[in-house]
Amino acid sequence: MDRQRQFKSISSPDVPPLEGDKNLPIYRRLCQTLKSQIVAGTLKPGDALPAEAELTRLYQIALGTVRRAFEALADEGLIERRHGHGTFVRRPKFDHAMMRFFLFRDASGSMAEPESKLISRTTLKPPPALATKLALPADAEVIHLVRHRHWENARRLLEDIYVPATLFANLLHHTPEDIGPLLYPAYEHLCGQVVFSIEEELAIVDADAIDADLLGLEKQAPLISIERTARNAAGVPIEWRISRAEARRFRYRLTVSTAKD
Amino acid sequence: MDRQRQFKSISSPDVPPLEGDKNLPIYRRLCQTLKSQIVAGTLKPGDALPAEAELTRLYQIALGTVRRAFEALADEGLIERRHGHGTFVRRPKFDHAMMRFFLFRDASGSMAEPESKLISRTTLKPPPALATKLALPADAEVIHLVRHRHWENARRLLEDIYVPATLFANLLHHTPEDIGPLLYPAYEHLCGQVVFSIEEELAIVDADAIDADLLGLEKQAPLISIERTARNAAGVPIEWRISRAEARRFRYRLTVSTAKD
DNA sequence: TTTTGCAAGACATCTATAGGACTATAGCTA
DNA sequence: TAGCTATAGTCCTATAGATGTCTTGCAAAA
Repeated sequence: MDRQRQFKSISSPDVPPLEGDKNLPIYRRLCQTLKSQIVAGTLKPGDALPAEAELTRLYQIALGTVRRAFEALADEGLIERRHGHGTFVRRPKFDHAMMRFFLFRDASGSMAEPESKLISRTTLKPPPALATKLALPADAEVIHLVRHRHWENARRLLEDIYVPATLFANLLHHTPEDIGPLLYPAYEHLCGQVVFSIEEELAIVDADAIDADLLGLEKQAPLISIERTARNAAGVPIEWRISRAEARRFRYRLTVSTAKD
Repeated sequence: MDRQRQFKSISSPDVPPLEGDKNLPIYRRLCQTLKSQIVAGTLKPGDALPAEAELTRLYQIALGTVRRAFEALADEGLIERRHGHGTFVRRPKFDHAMMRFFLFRDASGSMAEPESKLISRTTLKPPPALATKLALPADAEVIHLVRHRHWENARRLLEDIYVPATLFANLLHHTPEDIGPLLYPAYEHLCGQVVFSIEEELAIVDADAIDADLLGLEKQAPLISIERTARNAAGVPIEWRISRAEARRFRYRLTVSTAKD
């Protein structure tokens, strides 16, 4: 009876078999299996995962093993556990990621949402350096977005954003109003792409004539340049951007623990 | 027999009782107990913790409970587990923490160790802002170190470092040679203080006349200013410093995952 | 209609046990 | 001496089950 149920469950189309090498720990294989479903979009942000007890039945493994897998995924930030309620795919929120870098001197004290202006959307064949950064073949196309952000009644931040055209074609088929002021939610809603982690490189550079003019600075004023690669949960790059702003407004706070060395 | 051993073990002077509220989870209380010993220095970096099985005997708890506590401490970075070998107090290494921020354009490609010059050591009563940053009472004293770092044959980094005088008195009683080029190892060896995490705030500022001169820049050249608070494993601040260097040499790479939001 | 109480479902903690796998070492063998 | 083997110590994986705690929703009571 038990065996029959086991066989039926595992072979059911909704229950993918455990991924990975047979002699890998079971909890790792389960981990990998669930992660794949999240990356593939079978499990979307907000979706509930099967209950712990359910998974013990589906895969005929012990509760502790399921819990180890869940704990690992929760540590990674892919899922969220709610006591007494369930386990859910987490929606990463980077809403104000870029804003971490700057001081907002708002008279009222509270930070006003910076205004977002989409200047242009074009498709192009990426130069080799860019194709490398997005891990794309040389003949792939990318979409190039130019965006300006304003706050305190002035243009403060210039952004050039590049995404693979195949994944993000929908960005060209919607109005800027549909896209809205925040890109990452738009990536998810319009293109089904979820940004999970970002890597940034900061440097101080001299403003060129164009940027200086746009930002209302003298030429060669110091700018903070922020290059960002954004990746999905599988670690595949899905966006590369370079942002520039007045260096003297730059301020960044970070914590370094030895945990991650 | 078993009970007798239990009683003997727990009441033995080497085995501190579990800390924390009785109705807290046992694994948390064990976690806290071990952490206290690490912070207090009863367990020093490199020391082996009691084996898992040993702790199950000492506290009469299950193996899984001990392992949960160990896993939590390992996640925090306080301990290090070595399969088949044991579990050890971790020595945090920040050796080149400051160097993360800069590009080293060394002709040979490899990074040369920057030279470290201790310019002065003085004791002073901290101004209120500094006392606050170090969480010290107003009447406490601090030691002020001035240090310059050189690389590529030039003075590149200016540092003002402040530590509580009571904890760090030994810094005044040793020669700069004893202290050596790296401060954090000296903190540990000479003063028994272990830096576990740091918090930094970066900003671009104009060089004042003195700094510009020391760094060989024109006045008001952009500098990167890095303010750092260093804390021990208990989260108590044990050092505050402010470092300045030429902004155009600044370059910093960081990764942001959504895990910690 | 509103509030209270209860039960079901789900995650959290803890115990107990049984092997498996890795590391270091002591002692043996060639 | 060099290399192998056995062994003890330690951490790692997995199982099974008992009990606690939290959330939700529904039904009964006010």
